[in-house]
Amino acid sequence: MSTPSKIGSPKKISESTIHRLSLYYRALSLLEKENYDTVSSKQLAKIERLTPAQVRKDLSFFGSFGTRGLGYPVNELKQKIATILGIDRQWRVALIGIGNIGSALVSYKEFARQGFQIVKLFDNDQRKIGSNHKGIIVSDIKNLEQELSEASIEMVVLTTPPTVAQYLVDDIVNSGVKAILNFAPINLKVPEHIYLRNENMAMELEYLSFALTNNAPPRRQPSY
Amino acid sequence: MSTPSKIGSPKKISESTIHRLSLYYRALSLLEKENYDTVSSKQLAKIERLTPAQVRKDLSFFGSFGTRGLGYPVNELKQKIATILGIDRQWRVALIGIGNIGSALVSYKEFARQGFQIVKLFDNDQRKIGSNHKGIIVSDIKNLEQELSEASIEMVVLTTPPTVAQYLVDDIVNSGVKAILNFAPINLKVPEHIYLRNENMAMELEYLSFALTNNAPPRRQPSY
DNA sequence: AACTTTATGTGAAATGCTTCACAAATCGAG
DNA sequence: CTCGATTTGTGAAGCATTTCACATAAAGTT
Repeated sequence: MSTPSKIGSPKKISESTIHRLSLYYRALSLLEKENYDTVSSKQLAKIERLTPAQVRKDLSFFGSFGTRGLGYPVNELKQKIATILGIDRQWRVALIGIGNIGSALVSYKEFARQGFQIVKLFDNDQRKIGSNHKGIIVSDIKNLEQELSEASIEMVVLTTPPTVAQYLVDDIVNSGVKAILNFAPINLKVPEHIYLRNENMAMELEYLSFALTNNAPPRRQPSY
Repeated sequence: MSTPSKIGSPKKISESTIHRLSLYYRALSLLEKENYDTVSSKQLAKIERLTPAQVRKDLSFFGSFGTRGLGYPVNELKQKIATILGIDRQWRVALIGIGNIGSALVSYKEFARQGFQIVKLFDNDQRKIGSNHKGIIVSDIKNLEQELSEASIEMVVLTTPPTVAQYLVDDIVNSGVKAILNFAPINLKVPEHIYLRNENMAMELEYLSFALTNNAPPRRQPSY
């Protein structure tokens, strides 16, 4: 009915809803490749193991994208979600810490696919500085602030050891970067206006360990 | 007061509570290293950016571990949480798909540190089969079911391309593996009795993209 | 030993998120 | 053009999680 005039959502949208938008986007990409024109909330829900009501409610926060009796137009909805998530553009990303995880992420296809373009690499190890990863030369972390700022980096992925991570925050923040994805298992202290998300790959294994150990209730949908 | 007789918890514990246990465990490890004897819910909350009430409520699901007026005993609480999470033991883990992410995870220290021991590697690429990663020889995926079962693997980490992942599920399940951590961006279909968790590293970047694009409300604590 | 301070453990209130259920809208068939 | 089938969009109900607030208890102090 009444479309919120701006897609940039005045109401508070839950974190789970945003995560599910990622899932819808993924599902729609799949459907698009299989030449579907429309999709119902029921189908979409099935693909991502959610409920139809959940799908409709999530989408309704951002507008009325469907047609009653028919469903949602695959192409158009995919594009709309891309706009909402802000992945209808390229983001300039720097990766700091070229260890195991770091080097893996340089070649991680899902990043590139959603518009996250890794354009700078940093490390503090002389043996790594100057080396070439997928066409990008590793810079010395000494010049972090200046190089981030000169390269107009908008987001940073932190894959350093936990002891190092906190020291880098000031330089990162001063460079003008507004968002940090932190892989170090530590709770970084950052200023209020910086967006920070943490990724801890051991945590999901720990959840599985808990489930196996305690015979947790059979199944539930993923957390989002 | 009344300690639930079994730590394996009869009540339903939320997913978020489990994730936060991982955080408490991490914080306690830190405090232990710094020779703290006791810690209050307030301190613990501060370290992981949660609220004291949250900490106390979470812990109270599993028993009464603290002393009024004093706080919680660091060592003992750490050990208790390890038992609850089932990480007070070694888990035998296999990793399938020796690409970028896969090879990085072989050396990922956080896994080893929490008792997740990667003891088998698999791939379908002849160039990788037989090669040595951190002392483990990569096996052919052809013999997946048998080798998983012979090695008494309890958990599997899936880092194959999405197109391959679903095909492997039958072999994995038939081998007796009960838990899967899936990195492929696809919703795997697995039998009811199998525990499945998904890890999608692009999703948190997408969240940051959303936040930057929509000037999402300044900050909130991590989802768990 | 009494008093003050600190901090847990937990019902109850408040808040937040998901599911329900149905009116409204569109489609397709006849 | 009407009717039956389908499916959205959304208030309201139902659940779940978080926060509040306080009784209770231990520790330290004088």
